[in-house]
Amino acid sequence: MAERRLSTHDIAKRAKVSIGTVSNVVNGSTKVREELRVRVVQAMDELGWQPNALARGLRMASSNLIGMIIPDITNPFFPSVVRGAEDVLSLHSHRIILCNTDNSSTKELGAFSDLRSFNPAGFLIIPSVDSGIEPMITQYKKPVVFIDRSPANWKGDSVKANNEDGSYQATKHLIVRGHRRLAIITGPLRSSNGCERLSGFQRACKEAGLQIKSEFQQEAQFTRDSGYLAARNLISMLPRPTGIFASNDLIAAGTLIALREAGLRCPQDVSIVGFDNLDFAELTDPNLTSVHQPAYQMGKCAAQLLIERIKQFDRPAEQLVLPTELRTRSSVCTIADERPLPSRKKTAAQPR
Amino acid sequence: MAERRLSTHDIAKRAKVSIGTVSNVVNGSTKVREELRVRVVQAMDELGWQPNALARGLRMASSNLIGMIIPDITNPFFPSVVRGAEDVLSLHSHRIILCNTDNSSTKELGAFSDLRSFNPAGFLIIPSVDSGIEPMITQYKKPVVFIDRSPANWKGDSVKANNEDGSYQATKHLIVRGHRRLAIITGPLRSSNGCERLSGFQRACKEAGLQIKSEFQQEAQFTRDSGYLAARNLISMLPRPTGIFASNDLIAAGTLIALREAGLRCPQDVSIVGFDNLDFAELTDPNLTSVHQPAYQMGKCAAQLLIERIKQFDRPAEQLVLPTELRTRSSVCTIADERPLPSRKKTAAQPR
DNA sequence: CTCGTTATCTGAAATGTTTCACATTTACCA
DNA sequence: TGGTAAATGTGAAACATTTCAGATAACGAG
Repeated sequence: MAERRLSTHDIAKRAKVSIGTVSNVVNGSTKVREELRVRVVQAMDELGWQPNALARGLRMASSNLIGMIIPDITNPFFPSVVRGAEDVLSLHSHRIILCNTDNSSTKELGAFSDLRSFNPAGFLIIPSVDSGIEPMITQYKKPVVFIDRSPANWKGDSVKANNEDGSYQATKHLIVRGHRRLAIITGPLRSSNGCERLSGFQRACKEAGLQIKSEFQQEAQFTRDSGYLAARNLISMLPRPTGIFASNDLIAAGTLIALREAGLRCPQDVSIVGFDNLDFAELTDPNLTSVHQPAYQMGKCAAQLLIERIKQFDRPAEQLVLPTELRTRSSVCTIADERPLPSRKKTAAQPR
Repeated sequence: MAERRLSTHDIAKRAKVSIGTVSNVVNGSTKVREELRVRVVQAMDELGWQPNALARGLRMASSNLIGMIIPDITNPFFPSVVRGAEDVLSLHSHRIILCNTDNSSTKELGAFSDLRSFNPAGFLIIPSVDSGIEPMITQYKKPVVFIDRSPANWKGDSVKANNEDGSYQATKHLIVRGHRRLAIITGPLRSSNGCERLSGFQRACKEAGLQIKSEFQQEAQFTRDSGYLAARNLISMLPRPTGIFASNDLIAAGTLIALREAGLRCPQDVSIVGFDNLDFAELTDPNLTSVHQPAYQMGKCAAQLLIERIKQFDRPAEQLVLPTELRTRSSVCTIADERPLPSRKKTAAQPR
């Protein structure tokens, strides 16, 4: 079973050159005479040789592997991000080792430490909800790019969507359509994107002079089940909210199901806006109005940033914020304005 | 930046033992006196050492990486499979390198050849639709498990769902609900699961004595867009089919959209059954009746098989077929039986 | 023909492991 | 106390690369 792998030596022997020359041909680092180059290439073809990535990675103290740590590939937002990253990385012949953390800080740390033993060229990380990974990272002297969320005081590269603005647009949409009793199901408020989405919601409410009852702000995980539970709470309150901003589409999906179970109609009884604009948004009953987030693009940008930093470690950090955009569909209806907006100059800043 | 990594040597020096002993402590292979063991472990802790996976993989001619090659992580069926695999593999401290092929046979071959250079412990492959990878594999003397589909004459390990039976159930369901003008949107017929699903459909039709017009069998890719186009063809024919079996849920989703655009109602005008039972099936409008396929379980089983074969290469091959199960929802309605089934004994085998 | 310069090649050393033949220690018994 | 078997410890070699200091070849110029 263990028929010895071919090595540079074998090629060198067959091409009657030194191993150093073979290496030079492979890496194109130093000039080699055309005649020799041809001999070497020929030998490689004849023997069907390919370099051993492990030996190379060992010697160079850096492999062409990229550690990618994400919460859960099963959450439909993440596959596009991963795919975007891979599409860019593979152009530079990097490969991805994928690890799921289930938002467990422990698993995250474990994965990071594990992957380090492969001398990866860098890391792409979508941190868990309350990740404690930042200290490890700053001490680690290799490229790391955060995606979607980032640790509190992260100074390095990151790629995010404009969560605040997206939520603001979403909320504004509800308000414009006449909704006044608004509720929000937030994501975990210890995660940066959970907070940002809440804050966009709050800004829109404040701007419209709406006071949001504290019971109308429910915290949930970014999952369908968790969204379902939060929605059940929300719709059992009377008077019910007429519009709910769900901090992601899974939460929105859970909300849809909760409504259906309660015999309430969407959008007539309760309107919903989601966040992410997952593929299923245009299939749901009713079609889900949602804030589009450029997931694939986020993966691509992050990978690009990583590549740049691998090439040049001491370049200035970039913190990209990609635009989000509301996609209106039929989960929001216009309602008779039961209580007009308190009159005030439209965009006046709120005095404290 | 390149502060030399710690090596076994450093531990050995600090613990005042030989490197061989350090290795023995790490791998627990040979007995080591408790006293020394403690000293070594302590040194490891103090220095914060962890073994270098590349060096180990190089020396052992086998790393603890697993190459996983799939068509596209963005297709919602695959993430669960990957996740199932990872959950099992990580118990055995194996890590996954993930590659997408986009169903391109070229990319698939490239990925395989590339990943080989990492001396992976084995491969988990969901082959592309018409994969030419089989010859490479049989020549490759390391564990490979195929998932979901497999090459024509594959004799090694594989894990699949019972496609034939699932489709049979799905079709039967339509027939029992009174549908007679049935159509099928098949997957690519060069892929094993595309064929098997067609064949289950055909068996059910034959058993019911239904003749299917050839135009009512449309071939598509396993994607929403492709399903959409096929569905458009189908519903433009008159008389229209009253029931469509879509060979996967993405195709079904495309069909739903085509119907909506054409102003046709589902299920009243056209009923639909899908395959995969993706998460969104219970969110669509109407909720999609679909054949459940245990994706996560498939990933788990495949990984388990792989682990077994890594442990013992010359064990008998296993070809697992996991059960599928129809999940009935509201995309199929009962229709007035416009043309009763030709009378015959209900489950009589078809004479040739 | 010799020297200097440039262009090209060479191969030992280094990367961090595991293995294994051999050395050393320990334990036991007469 | 000495001897032997069993238990444990050692470190050079091997794994497949890259690197780099030094060797060699090529080519003019004097």
